[in-house]
Amino acid sequence: MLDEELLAGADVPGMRPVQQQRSRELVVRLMNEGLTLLQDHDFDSLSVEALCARCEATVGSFYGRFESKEAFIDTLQRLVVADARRYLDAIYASDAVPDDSLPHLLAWICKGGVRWYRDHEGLIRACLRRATHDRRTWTPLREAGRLHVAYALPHIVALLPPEPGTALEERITFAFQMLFGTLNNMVLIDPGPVSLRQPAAARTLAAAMHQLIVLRM
Amino acid sequence: MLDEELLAGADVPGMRPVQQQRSRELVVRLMNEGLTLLQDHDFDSLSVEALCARCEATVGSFYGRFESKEAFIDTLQRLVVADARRYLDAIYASDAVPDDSLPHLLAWICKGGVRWYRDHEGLIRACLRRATHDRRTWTPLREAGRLHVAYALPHIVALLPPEPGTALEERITFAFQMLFGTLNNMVLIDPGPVSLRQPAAARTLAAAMHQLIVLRM
DNA sequence: TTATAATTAGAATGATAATTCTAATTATAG
DNA sequence: CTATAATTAGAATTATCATTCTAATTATAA
Repeated sequence: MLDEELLAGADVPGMRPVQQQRSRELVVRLMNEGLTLLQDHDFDSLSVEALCARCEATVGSFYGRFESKEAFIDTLQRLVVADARRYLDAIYASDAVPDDSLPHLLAWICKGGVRWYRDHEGLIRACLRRATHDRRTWTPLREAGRLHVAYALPHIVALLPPEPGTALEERITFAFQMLFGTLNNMVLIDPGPVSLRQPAAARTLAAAMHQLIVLRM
Repeated sequence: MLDEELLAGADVPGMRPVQQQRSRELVVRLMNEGLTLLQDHDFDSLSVEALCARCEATVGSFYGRFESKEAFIDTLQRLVVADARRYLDAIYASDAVPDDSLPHLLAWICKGGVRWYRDHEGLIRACLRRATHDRRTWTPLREAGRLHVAYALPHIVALLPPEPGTALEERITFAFQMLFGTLNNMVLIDPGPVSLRQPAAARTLAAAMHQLIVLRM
């Protein structure tokens, strides 16, 4: 759920800055209703008219705020990433991060990851469908993934015997690439055998991460 | 590259069966030009008019054959899966499958997989964008993945010490889930560190598969 | 309080593309 | 060879939505 606090820090091109309280509320409403609609729609089929109707607003007010539907979507994506960043900042600053064993740490990471994916399934699917393969174009998914790895990696490294060179870091980064790849694929086509909504999902993924990171002797 | 042979075996709802040679040729042309266009477009932005222009055909002839654009896309997807099946049938029936060691076999599997993804990148991206999460809806990606696992699994099992129950099979199937997830994600958002076009891609994936399948003692 | 900027409303416009229609033209079975 | 079914052409039709416009209405700073 996005809130006005996030909006305050946001300066997104394509959105005219809000000045009045009623506008601030409208933007927050548009964002949250947008997220709801994305549970059944992708960005293309998300109609501005339908969105405004749900918010009891009109297309006029929509375009008074956003340069285009495109700009609205960009804003929404950026706010969700800001929300994720706020969450990661808070949780990694707390003492919630397990530091007693690698399996515990990985279980905790995967559990959090799976929960985030479950909570943002609609948006994630829409972003995946819209994403260009081109690495120069920004997408919230790359950014959120990058963030997540940046936070987690030092904690993982700290629980393992040091290795010369960057081999360990490379293995960890690639393990995350496989993790997010698998999660994204669950959201998009859910190929099985493991599904996002299965209780065992996080556990299975954590075990896989462990296999990928710790070298066999 | 799709050909008339594939078309012969196909009976797709939404496509009126071809009777004359010129029609057969047109359908093959539409399919292959469609595949070409998908390198830069997804299914939505693939316009029937543009497609027909490239094939030196007209929209009239297009709709004479296909009930709708939807039906055309379905047909295209089914033909590509038929093509993949034909390829897998042939290669697994030959003596090309390594049976001397698991690393060799996995390297061979991943190399083939990466090549298929490179050759079909446009179509795969388009399918991923279109796919519904709903498992009841058919998508070529689930089907092709399922096929691939069905062919590969017995060969992998044969190279490992037997285990009681289905644990080994489950590990293998899940390793494939991660493999295809990672590949799909490369096609969609290419998050790095490893990319589909890097020479090391297949090797890295094969190493990961090995880690996932063989249990640490 | 009042001038001014911000906001709202919702009908009107425009653009894009899928789809249909009808009259030729062409292939093929008997 | 010829009747009939298949195919082609491309203009015309629809449908869907994003976007714009203009006249109220409302908030806010001085």
